[in-house]
Amino acid sequence: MNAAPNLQVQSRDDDSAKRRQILEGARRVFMDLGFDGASMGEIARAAGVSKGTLYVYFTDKNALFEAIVEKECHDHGITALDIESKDAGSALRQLGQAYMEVLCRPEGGSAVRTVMAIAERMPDLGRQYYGNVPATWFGKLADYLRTQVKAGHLVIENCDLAAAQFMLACQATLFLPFIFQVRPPPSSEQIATVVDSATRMFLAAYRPPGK
Amino acid sequence: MNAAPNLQVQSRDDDSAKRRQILEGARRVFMDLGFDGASMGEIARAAGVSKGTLYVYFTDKNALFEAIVEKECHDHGITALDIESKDAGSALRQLGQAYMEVLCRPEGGSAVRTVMAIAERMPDLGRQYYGNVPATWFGKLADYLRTQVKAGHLVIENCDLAAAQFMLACQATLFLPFIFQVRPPPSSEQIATVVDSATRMFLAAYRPPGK
Amino acid sequence: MNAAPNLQVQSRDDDSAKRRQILEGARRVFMDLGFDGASMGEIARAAGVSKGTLYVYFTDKNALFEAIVEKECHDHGITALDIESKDAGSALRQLGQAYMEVLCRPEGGSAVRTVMAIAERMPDLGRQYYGNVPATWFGKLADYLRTQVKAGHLVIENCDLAAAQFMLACQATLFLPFIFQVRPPPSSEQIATVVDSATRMFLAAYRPPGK
Amino acid sequence: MNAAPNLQVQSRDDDSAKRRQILEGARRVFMDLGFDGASMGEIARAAGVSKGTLYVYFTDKNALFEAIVEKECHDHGITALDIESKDAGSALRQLGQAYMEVLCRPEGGSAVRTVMAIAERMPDLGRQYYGNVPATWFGKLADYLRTQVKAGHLVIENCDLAAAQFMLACQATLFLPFIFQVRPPPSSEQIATVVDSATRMFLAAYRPPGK
DNA sequence: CATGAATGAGGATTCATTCAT
DNA sequence: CATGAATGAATCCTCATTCAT
Repeated sequence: MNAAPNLQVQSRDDDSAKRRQILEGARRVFMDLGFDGASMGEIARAAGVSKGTLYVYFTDKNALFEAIVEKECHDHGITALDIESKDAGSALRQLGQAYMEVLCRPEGGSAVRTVMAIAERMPDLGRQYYGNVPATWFGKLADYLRTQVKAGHLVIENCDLAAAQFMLACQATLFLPFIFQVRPPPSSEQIATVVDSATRMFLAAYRPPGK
Repeated sequence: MNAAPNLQVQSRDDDSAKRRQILEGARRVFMDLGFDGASMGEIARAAGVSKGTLYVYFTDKNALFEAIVEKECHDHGITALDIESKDAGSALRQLGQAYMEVLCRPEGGSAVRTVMAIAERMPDLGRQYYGNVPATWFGKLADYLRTQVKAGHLVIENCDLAAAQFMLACQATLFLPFIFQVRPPPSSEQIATVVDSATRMFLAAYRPPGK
Repeated sequence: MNAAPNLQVQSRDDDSAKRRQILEGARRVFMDLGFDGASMGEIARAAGVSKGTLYVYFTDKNALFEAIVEKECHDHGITALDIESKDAGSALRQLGQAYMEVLCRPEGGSAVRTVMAIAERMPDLGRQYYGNVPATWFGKLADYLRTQVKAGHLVIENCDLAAAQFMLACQATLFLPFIFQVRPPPSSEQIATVVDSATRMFLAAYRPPGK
Repeated sequence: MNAAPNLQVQSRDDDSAKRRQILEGARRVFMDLGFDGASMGEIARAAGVSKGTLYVYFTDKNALFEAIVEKECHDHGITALDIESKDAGSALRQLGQAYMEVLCRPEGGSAVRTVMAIAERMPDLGRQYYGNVPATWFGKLADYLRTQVKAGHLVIENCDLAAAQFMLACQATLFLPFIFQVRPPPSSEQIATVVDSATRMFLAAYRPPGK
């Protein structure tokens, strides 16, 4: 996807190998331990660089954390999904599955948890994450629902509300046990089952009587 | 539980008073700042006792935190709600409203956030909270749904799943903006609106055809 | 002199034994090594306390340094000297001697040097020291000179200027070699000789012709 | 001076150019911030070279600082002043003025302050500066005074002492307020006034009675 | 039991110095 | 020769914990 030519030099500003290496190491540590629990020493070790090097690329712990969150925002934002042309059942299933896969991504630590945890002390980060992750998914679905309503395939008063209802219903029995460490991250199959149930409930509720 | 006579004078009541005082102060600080962000000094100040006294009642910071979480588990666990005899609409509305009021309780800090944040490092606490708070609410609803299904008022395959769907649908547009500091805690009226919508969706989906 | 009753408790605010102990140790280190050269660890060792204890009594390194300078200001400010009733020769000799003894006090490090060194970065401290130490000595002499002029014993246009001229002439060959580590602190006898010469020069210049 | 063509081969001249460039940048930083306060990074930036280059020309921070002080010693040493043939009044005024201009040179930072500050930890530097700066000025005046005494124009017992008295009297109300950041560097006019007063005092004291 | 002074290990950050390019 | 990325020791400061009173 990234078709950037990337000729020229690779300045340290944005894209050096070392910078990525640090971000990768830091992500793991921050997501596992939280902002306060993560120490710069641990991060340096995880990234395979010296403590001093961290400060060559990021002015301080906050800046490094912000960079991580920004990256997560980008990575977890809505992916290019072509649902517009699909029927409601397929569209809902596809969106729900994709969203849940992102939320429960098992690759070490959870961004939702980490950002949620710090949101009281760093409200800007909380807002940024919310705006870039849940809001984009919910918004995409709301838009889709509006076209379906216009086309007469669904009957919904408040599409934003309905979109949120569906997305949250997709979490059902999976997300909380995962986030509270009661169960390991759900498999794609488990997600599929729960998403399917949410889809059926949603359509049963919002499909026009005759259909 | 602890029926030990606790010789000497210093009856348990005296202990308990101070203990409660500490717990109260510590709760605020922990919920506002998180486990790592809270310092024992701050807690002592908030509780109005000396730092040393903290260690008379709790062996260390972890133990104090655990006691707080335990208390929150108890306080936020399901309250005595008599829904068994009610019709589905009333029961769902009442449960949904009560659950959301607990989740979004504005009185300083959020327990969900705080426990979720630490769950990776203290899985036992995460499990305990999950088991005592969401699981009891979801379970209560699941039980109710089962009776309704038996009575023929509802048609549901998996009542545990359906219960979770409903409870999460009640969060819809309210919980995430609150927890990510995008919006202040929702009012009871806002909650009522969203819960009402979830209730109607749920019943539309799970009520038997003829009804 | 300090007639304060000092009953009551000795709060940590101003006068505890530990605070004095820290100030004493810190004075040596700061005066020997300068503000930047002195480390809190070294200070703690010199004071015989732990690093943490330093921060119980002083909020940070700056505050500790300021306290030291303040103390030096007080200790080096003009001492109670009764010169008003004396003839010019005695008065000048006594003041000059006392001032030089303060400036060249050999007890480890020099406050003048240390404060002068930091004055560019902490102008307030520089001003405070100047106002409390040299300015008070110079001012005391200027006042005395004015009474002598009024009494007709001296003829001076600008007494502030003349006072400074005398005080600095007293340094002559002693202060710079001392401060630049060319020679050890001068003895009282050496000071007396140089002060005597300054006195004779001063009087030869400012005594009215006939006398 | 440097008329070398500066082609290719990197002759010493090229080195010297860069070396001078470094010294110039380092001087400003050292004099503004002091030895400890100055960082090699800041110096590199001020000199417009890379940090690594610093170490090509100077083995370490100490060596660079020593080179700076040496240069200051040279620059602030007595300038070629032809006072031998002049009358005492002119000679004193000219010397006093020139010395004070050097001491209070406002072009960023003060060498006296910086060297004085470090003299306890680097006594050699202190001695070097003292020997090259104040001592040369004082010495030059002492020599001059001796010729005047021989010629019968002045009556002075100890010419070294008298020279120091005069030079310090020239500082009077100007130097300390400047060095302690109480007042900005004095203007040439202010210096002239104070030097004039010192000259008159000095001559009034040391001119033979009849004259 | 209650206190708060004292501790020292640990964390974030800076900076002189090195070295591969 | 010139560079600047990388290092790790050292610094300031915080905080959980202990202990004498």
